[in-house]
Amino acid sequence: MSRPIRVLNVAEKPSVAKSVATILSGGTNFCPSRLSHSQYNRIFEFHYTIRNQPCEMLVTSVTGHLMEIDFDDRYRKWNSCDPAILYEAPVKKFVPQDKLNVKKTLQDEAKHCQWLVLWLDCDQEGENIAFEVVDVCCAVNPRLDVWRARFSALTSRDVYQAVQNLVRPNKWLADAVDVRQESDLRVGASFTRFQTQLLTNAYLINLNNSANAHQAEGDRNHVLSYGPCQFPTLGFVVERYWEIQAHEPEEFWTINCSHTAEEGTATFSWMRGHMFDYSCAVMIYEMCVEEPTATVIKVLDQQKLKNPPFPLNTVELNKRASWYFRMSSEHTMKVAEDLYQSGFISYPRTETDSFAGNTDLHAIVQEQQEHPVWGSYAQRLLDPEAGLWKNPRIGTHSDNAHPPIYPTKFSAGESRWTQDHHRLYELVVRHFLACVSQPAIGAETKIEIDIAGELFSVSGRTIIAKNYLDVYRFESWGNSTIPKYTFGQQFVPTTLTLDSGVTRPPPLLSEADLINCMDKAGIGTDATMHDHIKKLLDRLYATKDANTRFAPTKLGEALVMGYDDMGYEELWKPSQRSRMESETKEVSVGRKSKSEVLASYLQDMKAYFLDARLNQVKLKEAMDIFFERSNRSAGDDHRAVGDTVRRCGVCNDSDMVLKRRPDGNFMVGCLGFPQCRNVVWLPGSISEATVTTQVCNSCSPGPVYMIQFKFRMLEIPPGYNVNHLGCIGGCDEILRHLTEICGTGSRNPSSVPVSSARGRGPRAPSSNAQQTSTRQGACIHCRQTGHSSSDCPSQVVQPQRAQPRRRNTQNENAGEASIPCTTCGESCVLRTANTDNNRGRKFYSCQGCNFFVWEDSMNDSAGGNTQGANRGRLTSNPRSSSARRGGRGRGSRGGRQGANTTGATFVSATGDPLSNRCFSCGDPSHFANACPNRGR
DNA sequence: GCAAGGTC
Repeated sequence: MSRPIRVLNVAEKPSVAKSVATILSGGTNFCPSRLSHSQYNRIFEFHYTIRNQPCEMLVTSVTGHLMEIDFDDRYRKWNSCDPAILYEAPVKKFVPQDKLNVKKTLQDEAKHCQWLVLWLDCDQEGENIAFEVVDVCCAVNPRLDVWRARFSALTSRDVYQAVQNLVRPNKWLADAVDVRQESDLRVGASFTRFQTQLLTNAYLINLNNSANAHQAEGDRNHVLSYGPCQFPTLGFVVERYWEIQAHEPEEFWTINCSHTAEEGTATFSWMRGHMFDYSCAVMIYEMCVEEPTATVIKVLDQQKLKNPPFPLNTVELNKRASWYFRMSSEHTMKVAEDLYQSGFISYPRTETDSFAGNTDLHAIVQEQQEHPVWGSYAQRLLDPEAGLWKNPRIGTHSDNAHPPIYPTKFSAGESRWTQDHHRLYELVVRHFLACVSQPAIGAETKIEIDIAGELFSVSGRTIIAKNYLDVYRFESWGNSTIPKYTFGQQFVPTTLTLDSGVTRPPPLLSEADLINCMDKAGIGTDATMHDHIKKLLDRLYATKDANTRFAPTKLGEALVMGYDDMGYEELWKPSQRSRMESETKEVSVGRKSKSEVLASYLQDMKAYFLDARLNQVKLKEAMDIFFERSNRSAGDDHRAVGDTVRRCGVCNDSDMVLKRRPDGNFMVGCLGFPQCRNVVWLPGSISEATVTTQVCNSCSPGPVYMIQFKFRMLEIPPGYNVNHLGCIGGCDEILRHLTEICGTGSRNPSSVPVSSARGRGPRAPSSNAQQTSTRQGACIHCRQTGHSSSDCPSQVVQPQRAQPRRRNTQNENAGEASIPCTTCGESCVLRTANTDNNRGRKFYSCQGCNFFVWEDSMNDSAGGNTQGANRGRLTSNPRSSSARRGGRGRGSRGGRQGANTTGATFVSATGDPLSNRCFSCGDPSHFANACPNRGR
């Protein structure tokens, strides 16, 4: 036996370190440990043998990522550079301040170890963290032998197997995360700075109408963030909202039939579903009414099972907490984290929805036997004679690191728990108990009948055994009894009605819907989805109503609309995120290198960025629809970003950039304005100026990029060239002379290039423009002489505030009147339908919810619900007295022979009896089924 | 003042 070696084991989180140490130290619940430099990460110590090598094991942990990525300091201030530069600016990975104690622990221990074993979670992120740990540890001990333990669950078997089969860490997996991190940072920071600087001060972003009442205008903390996850999430919300806006209600017709017998009532549905053609529906209906005898043509009895849910993972936990308790995902995760920290439930951030084969499921159930409410169910589960037990279903998701969420400790409720703690613990327990239960069993009967050739059906269900539904009170499976029918049986329906309804738009996305969309599109992870949703609310991009349904704010809609109008769905739909997913997958399996994927992705994203900036007018146009312009915008033009000329020598913090001022004159100013007021005023005779890539050889500190100038010939003395490649660093005599001769665009005529410009007092206010133009005798708008700026024919007119754009342009032709919505209180706007069936018909459509009502039905009923709007409901009661006596209600048949076999009464919902005439052509001499126009 | 991903 060789000498023991010291092994430093590092897990991703304290709980895993504890589990690994507990298992490897002998499986008892006690493993000696000591404190480290960081509060949460203890160090466990014990002896163990790895492949015949005696080891002194030290097991400790990090807390997630040890390092962060950010730009070099030079680029971190928002005004330090053109955001486009962020696609190439150097980035660095470093241990942030709040993790330095973890780093110190690792380094202190690593110095005295021979091996480093990495117990990070077995996914891409875990592998990336592993390399962060390696970097930190090898910096103080380069001789460390580095190993990776791979486990798929924290069970004894997996841990033993992992420690005896150590492998080397996989750089490809870690590289995949590097790609994601770097691209997210560059794209997020560049777009965020761009749209924030472009829009926040330019508009009065007043969102007082939103749930998050907030006056964003002038609020420097109001960042208009952009992120590769938050924008697609916002996109889902906006897209659904637009779908609702664009929905055009369409009236449809359906025939319903009911039959009441001694055992109850069966309500049959028309197997055609519904028809949009009124005439056709009436024709069929009339045929049914005339020969209403129903014949049973199918009786289908079958047993149906309703399966219990899959084991619970994070996405399901969030969806179900939202459905059952209307808890936000953010709050759900907070409460779940608290329950986890206090040991009541397992790790709540998991993708896994199946239990490892060796999980002791019975032991988990046993713990719950004492519970006053569901304890008896747990006892039944454990009783073999009850036959209630069934092994859980096997889901298709796994994060290879954590089990599904299950109760880890019994509790009948703790005194410090809030109502939501109780609810969530109950959900986790009941869900687990349901998972190990038999499915519910029901007997279903499906009946089909034939009336005059038309088919109708009804289903009834009797629950034979509730099984898991006994404990899983959140789900139901209704009993619906129907009378008994036999094949060939005939009966006359109790009612036979032709009912109308209108199509409804889909509802706004609920939180559960949104999580579903994100899950399907791969936006975010189980641990971050709730953060992205919360970010939409925090950034005032969306609001959430009491029913947990999300609507975009004006700001959220405008931003998405702006990018959409540019033709860039890629910037607000999930496609680019999906691309990133597949590209990082390629990196993780070694098919592509980190650098090639990053280069290609960032090249494309930079192209989007530059184009978006070029088309920024689209963003502004979208904002114009919803917001007033701020008069601060003009004064804010000094922030307009130009091309970098040199680093500012005064503040040493930001770039000096070439800019054209509103008066047409050029200057080179520091982006650190107003903190730094360094500026170089350029001659007023310049008509064009462009920064080149050529660097001045004489001026320092460099680089100082040279500028290609073009002067107005009539404004410079003879002998000077109109084209001049100049330098503002101080070496350019021509530029100095022209500045002295022609003056500058500044109020201070003494300002000349170079150091004399430094450290001047406050920069000229906006009245500069007027003064400059006065001096030159030209209008500040068009720079022509002969009129003053106030008389300028080309003066820019502030755009009028437009009405929010609605996508349902087909129905846009009304909107002149409105009534308050009885559902949500918003206003309902009067519109005119353009559909074939209802062209010209007016309806009120709510701007805030789905409420809809036909104007002409408003006096008929107090309703106006979107469902089954109450127009023209035709009823027929074949068993009515008039039916029995062969009459057709009021009035005579007008000579119609032989057709009136049923004598049904047709009454509209408005109470007007319909005349005895053809529904198709109006002729009283026949019914529609005998109409000569039939079939045309 | 910016992203998204870990985790406490």
